[in-house]
Amino acid sequence: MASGEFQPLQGMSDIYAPEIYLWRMIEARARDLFARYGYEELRTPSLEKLSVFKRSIGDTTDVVQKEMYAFEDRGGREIALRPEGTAGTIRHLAGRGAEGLNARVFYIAPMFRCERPQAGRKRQFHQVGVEDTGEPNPLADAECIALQQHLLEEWGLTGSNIQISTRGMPSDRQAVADGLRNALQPYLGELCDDCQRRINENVLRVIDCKNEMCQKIVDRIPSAVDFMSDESRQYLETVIQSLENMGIKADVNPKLVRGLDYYVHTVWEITHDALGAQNAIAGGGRYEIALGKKAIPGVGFAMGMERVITSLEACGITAGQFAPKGGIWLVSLGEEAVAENMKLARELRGKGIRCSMELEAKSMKAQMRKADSAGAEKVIIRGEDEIEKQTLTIKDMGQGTQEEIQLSNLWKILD
RNA sequence: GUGAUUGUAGCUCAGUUGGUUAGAGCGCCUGGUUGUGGUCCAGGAAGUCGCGGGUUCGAGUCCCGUCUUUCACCCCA
Repeated sequence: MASGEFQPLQGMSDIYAPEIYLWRMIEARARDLFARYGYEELRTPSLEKLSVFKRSIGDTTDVVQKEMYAFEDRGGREIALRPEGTAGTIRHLAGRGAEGLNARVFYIAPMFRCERPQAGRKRQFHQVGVEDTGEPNPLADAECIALQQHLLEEWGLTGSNIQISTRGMPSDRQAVADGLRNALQPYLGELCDDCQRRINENVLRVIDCKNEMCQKIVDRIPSAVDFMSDESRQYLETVIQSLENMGIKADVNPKLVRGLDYYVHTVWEITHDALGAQNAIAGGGRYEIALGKKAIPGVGFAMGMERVITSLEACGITAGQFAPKGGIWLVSLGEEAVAENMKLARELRGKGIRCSMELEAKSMKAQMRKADSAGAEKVIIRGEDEIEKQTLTIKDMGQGTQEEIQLSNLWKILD
């Protein structure tokens, strides 16, 4: 392991071969699928004004209060590294006026949260996410979940689980909070210490408390959804119907809580057993974000790429499967052959062929070993004989056979 | 931020109650006679023992601090 000077910051890591091949597969397939769903790529800056996050994610959320890399720049401006992708995306779309109210964008980008690292949690992590704005129809929520499900399929990920619920409309919030508090009142003394505090600060957190006793109590009282308006419940029902219609399985879980302030109506989460305590590979939901006068409605999701990778590995999908293979290795015997092969390599590469060679005139054995470990399909050998006769010896590494051909015939043979 | 945990060659790890020049496997490099890979054989290179203090005649082994790893809490993807 790299140490001292060579070590990246805590919770951050260098991503390199062979693992990088898995990343590239994930990105390539995501881009391809998003194009099929009519999403355009958006790249926003990693740094934003602090207010962008405070206003959208919520001033009092843990993400903003405890986890952000927020600081003053040299001009005394309050800025922060983005902890998630939605805020910046909406900041961008809001600036595009009417156009931003009818957009489908996706991003693949690093995010930053200054937390203690653990399984599936880094300080710099990466998300692939989408936002579909301006569409108030609950069917958009269902389509968004469908897209996400489709993406997991494209990646070859199995064993994941969708859980869906609703956060209701802003006008429901008070009724839900009051309803839950009243329902919990008779059990007050039995709740854990944390929940004693949560019941006043953030009742919803009592719902997903991991304490066994708290869970027993929560199971006895009505769910948050039961306190919502008919309209909110109908909205969720429509989304669920649509998912069923498309053949997508989703478990309704009224205990699901999403902490960011901007969520309204549908919220969901995709979990995978391979992950440990941080078992969500993706989260999503409908939101309303007001940075200016007008609130922008939208629906979107974000998937944690590191967690996707962990899950993929648990499915037996490895980076090695996506390593570049094949191509040609040029073996040169003697200085002159090296020079000739450098010219040839340039031509081959110009024709789109992957090829490599040793620049030092090492022994043939050494060069063949290199060719083999690089997984070359063919080896072209040139020594004094070949150069004099204007020929090449071309060897098929799979078959082990080789033949001598005229240099001028090379292109015919390669086609 | 709280509580645990880890750190020895590129990688995975040994290293006995503190005692000479710190080891193995894999990988890497070079060979096994004229220009041929995967197997085999031989040889070789490679380590600030995370870092900084301290205890000791002597520290990879003990103590303190620090950084990092992993795990959980909190929260999230």
